[in-house]
Amino acid sequence: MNQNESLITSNSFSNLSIKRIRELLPIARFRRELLYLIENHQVTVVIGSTGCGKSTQLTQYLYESGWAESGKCIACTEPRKVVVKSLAQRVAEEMGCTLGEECGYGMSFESCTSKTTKVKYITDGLLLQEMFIDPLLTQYSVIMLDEVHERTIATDLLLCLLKKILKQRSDLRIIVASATLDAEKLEEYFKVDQLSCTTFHLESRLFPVDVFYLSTPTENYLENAIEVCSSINKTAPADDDILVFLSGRAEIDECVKRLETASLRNIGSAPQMVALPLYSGLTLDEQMRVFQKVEQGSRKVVFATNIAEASISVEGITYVIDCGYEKVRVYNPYNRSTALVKTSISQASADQRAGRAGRTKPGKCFRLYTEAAFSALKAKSSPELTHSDLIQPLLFLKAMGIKNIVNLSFLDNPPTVQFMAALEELYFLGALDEMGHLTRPLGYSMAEFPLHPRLSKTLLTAAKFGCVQEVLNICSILTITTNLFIKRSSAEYFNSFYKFAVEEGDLLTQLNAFHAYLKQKRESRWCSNHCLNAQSLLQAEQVQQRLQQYLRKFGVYATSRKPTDKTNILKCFLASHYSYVAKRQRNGSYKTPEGLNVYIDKDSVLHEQTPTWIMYYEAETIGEKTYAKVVSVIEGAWLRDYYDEKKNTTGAA
DNA sequence: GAGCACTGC
Repeated sequence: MNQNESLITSNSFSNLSIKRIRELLPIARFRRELLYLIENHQVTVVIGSTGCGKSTQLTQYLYESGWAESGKCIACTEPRKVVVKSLAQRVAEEMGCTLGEECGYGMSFESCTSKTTKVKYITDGLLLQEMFIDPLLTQYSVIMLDEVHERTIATDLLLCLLKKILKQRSDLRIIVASATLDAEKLEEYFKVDQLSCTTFHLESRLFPVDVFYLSTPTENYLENAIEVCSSINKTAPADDDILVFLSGRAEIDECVKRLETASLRNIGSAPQMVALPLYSGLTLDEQMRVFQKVEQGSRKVVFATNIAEASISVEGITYVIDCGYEKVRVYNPYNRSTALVKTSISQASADQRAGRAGRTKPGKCFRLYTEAAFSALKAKSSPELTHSDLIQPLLFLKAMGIKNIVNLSFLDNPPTVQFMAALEELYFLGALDEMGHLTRPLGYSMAEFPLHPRLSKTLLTAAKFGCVQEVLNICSILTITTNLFIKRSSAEYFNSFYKFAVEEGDLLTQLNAFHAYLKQKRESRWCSNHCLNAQSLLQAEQVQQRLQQYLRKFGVYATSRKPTDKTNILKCFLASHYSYVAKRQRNGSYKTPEGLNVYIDKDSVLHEQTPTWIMYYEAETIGEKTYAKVVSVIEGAWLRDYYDEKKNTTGAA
């Protein structure tokens, strides 16, 4: 895995000094001008594509010209951890310091900073979290938001809150760095609030990429993809690798198979093609295969999802083939379900994909759609905030003292119905009162937990039910995954699954597996033998330790009654998942209070059971049907008890 | 009664 600008490694320029390499970057010529603009404007928008040096150089320019004096620090945010770490390593090297001294980084579970740190790379999410301790972010003199075009929820929230902070801190400078984004929109966003803002365009140092389109639309782009691969293979030198963007796992597996067949037929006449899949569902080791060298005279063909668009950059790609589609997770606020929807990509995204071909020399991009179809694509992808569950972002904003959320200005405002759904649920959870004000201490504590508010509420009520340790463990699991088991063959899966299965359902089954893992002291062979995902289990354990620290901070101690009553654990979850219940219908489906029909997910221990009432953690729509995941059996009587209690407490108000 | 984009606190 490699990051954009760490592409310039000291190895490839070993005969040049670091100082000289820095001077050769396109951004170097504009050093004085950029510093002048930043000095004289509160916000500077810097537009420049991958490789222009903005992420590694701007921070150093600021440091060298004294912005980190008087105890302040220069921050640069990134949406992903790998990038935070590799940038910090690179810059520490350029600055000639040990990582963690003058240049350091911060991310969850792994921070590397000290009192002397002046340049700090940090995940956008962690910078938000720092606002609980220091709401005005006073330790920073300059904050650079990088990769703003990706429009992650955290970056959008930072834009929103930094605008407020700037009004109180005239000494603070913001740099908004983006590859593609209309600068006018950003300038307007800040200028509406009377903040001084300017834009600077940087040239890129990428190589040109020729783009080709289909002359007529295709019925089956998988077929086209294989054809294009074969025709490239006939003419191009064997070490020109191919990267194919597809929408998902099924398409990728299909193409890998087809290319292997096609390549076998080719023997003797053209280079052997080695098909490699790349998507996040693969284990880390499987993903790493795309970085291995293939045999001399063979050609690498990587079939990838969006993961190759920003997260993982495969080096040595000369040809990109782009199907024009991606899968997006879309939240439905009307019934609180999510769906994975296959949609056309944006023009910005198509260009980003094409750019993957021009990293080391001129490249070519074959788009498996017509030029007219490209023109019809929307210019930008829709920001994450506009199609996501807003419960957590909204609670965070409330905790930051934003009273009237609806009047808040985002770069793109989410639909009102999403706000209403989130407000309603936060009220139900007790994080907000009737007036929509944050409750204290409950609402504030819930916000501070690095968990979905539904889980933080469950955890904060667990003491009442005498099951803190169990709920803590379940929340840790759910933060990482909805299923700790790996599906190899279904026989193996179910064999292992049923060793841990309990009749109460998936929450307690997953908990059983986690407890067994903790007893085994992280034995990875044991995990594998039991079809358990070792990676997820380890991450869940880390989360558990972190959550434990938060609990201590709030004075909740992880004690449990012994033996713990399973019923209490489920009742504790029910108290915060009241809208996530469903009753069995005659046709075998289940109906939620909101009228949504759900079916029990195939991965569930309850898949072939028929309890009258179920509670679930999330609902996922696939095609025409919606499936309840992480399902537990509950009793109708619990719901009545719960409803009566709720009526007594809120009815008095 | 089916199929699983990608991050992050």
